[in-house]
Amino acid sequence: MEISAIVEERSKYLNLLDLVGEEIELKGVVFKVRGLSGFAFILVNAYGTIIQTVYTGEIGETGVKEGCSVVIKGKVSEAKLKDAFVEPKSCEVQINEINVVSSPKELLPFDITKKKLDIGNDLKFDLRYLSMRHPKEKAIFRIQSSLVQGIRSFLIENKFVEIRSPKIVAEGAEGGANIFSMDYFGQKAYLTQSPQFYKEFCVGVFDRVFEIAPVFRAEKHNTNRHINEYTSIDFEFGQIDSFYDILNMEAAMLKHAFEHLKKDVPYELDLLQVEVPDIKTIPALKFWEVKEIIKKEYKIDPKDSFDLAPIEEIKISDYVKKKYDSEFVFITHYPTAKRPFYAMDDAEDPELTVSFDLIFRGVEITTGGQRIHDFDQLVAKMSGRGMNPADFEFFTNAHKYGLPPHGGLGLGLERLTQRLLNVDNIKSATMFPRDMTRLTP
RNA sequence: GGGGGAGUAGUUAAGUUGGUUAUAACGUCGCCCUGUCACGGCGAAGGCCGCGAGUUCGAGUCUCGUCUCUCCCGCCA
Repeated sequence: MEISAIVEERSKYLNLLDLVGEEIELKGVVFKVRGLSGFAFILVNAYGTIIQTVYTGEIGETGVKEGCSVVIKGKVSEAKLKDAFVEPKSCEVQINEINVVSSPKELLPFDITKKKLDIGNDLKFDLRYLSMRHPKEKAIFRIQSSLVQGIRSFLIENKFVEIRSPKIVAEGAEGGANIFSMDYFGQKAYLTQSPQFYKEFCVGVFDRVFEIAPVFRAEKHNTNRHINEYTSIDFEFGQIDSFYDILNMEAAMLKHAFEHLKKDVPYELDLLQVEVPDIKTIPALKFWEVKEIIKKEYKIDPKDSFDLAPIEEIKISDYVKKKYDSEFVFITHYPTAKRPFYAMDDAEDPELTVSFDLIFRGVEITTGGQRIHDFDQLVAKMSGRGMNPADFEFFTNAHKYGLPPHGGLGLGLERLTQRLLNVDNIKSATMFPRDMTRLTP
């Protein structure tokens, strides 16, 4: 066979619906065997879905059991199936021949064929590569993949260039104690907290850039919305007229991604009963306005006057849902005290920055804003904070030699997935989560 | 960094004021069932009750220590 022919052969993806009445060969893994008298239903994981096949004869004699890889020859026939995990439901395969090509030494320690995967988180993550075989677990990551694809295609269509910045760095973008340090051939190095500096460098090159990559936070947190390594969806673009350009870009990106999801993974969305938000406009409220609303409407006295507590994020989400019928809300003009040095101050009030968070269903999923592009302004702000600009020369040089007015954001992929799918813990929206105690698998 | 909850068959859980043989469901194994779809029916196997010490005639149960998990708060995406 010619190489090109092999490539074509391997890339063929079977669509059963088009093959009713035809003889086919099916390669897959046995998901579930339901034996009856004289015949059996064998559900087979193949072509990214679970297909029902019917074996006539004594199934015990074939050696077929759950977890076996099998090659089936049979005829596609019409059927009316009700199994939630089986797709398509309108046809099945009548087996003429079944051969076992690989068979597991032991059965799984838990049942992945039940409607609910009924195991604790510890076991779920210890044997993540097995627990993910459950159709509902699998659906989470099928959807996440599609979500990333939707976001990436939007950005590419809008002329953003995908970049790859280093994850081993000499300085953190955000400073503080929440950075992992490591020895780098005798030098002190860190795992990146954010690709911020690199995005800004590249704005000076490509004007519009994005990156979808891991970032690391050494915070010793133990909550349902924190992990120590997560995927940051970052974009940054230049020639902005105002920081509202950034909000609009994100809203358009999410709208595009959600529409992509609905087309791409309807079965998975249905299986997990996901309500995909219909984004029209996302309301934007100023930070101090939000504080006022929460105080007035919900009688909660703010503890921290420069940031929103999680309870306040939940309450403002609730307010916006009722008043504007939106599951998202932008909160803008955060106090300068709570934002990093590269954040642009508000021209009308230097106590505030032209920055924002995006809250989705009660959880902060994005932080972004306009950045300082002027060298003198940047150096002055750094000095004002007791930082030594000389330590950040590798960064400030980009500004010295000129950058356009620009801004961007970082979006937590796992948090977006968690809120979209209404999953209780962020770890459940992470394939191989890293928390304070987990380093494997 | 602070606070709560929990560790009992392969898995998920129940287990009363300490008391004789530690329950159930699912899974597994055996037998039965020709259209299941969370298939069904009958039967069986399966336990150092997280680990270590203590109190007691007697501990899954009470006490202390220890390890692990889980949730909440702070911080953040």
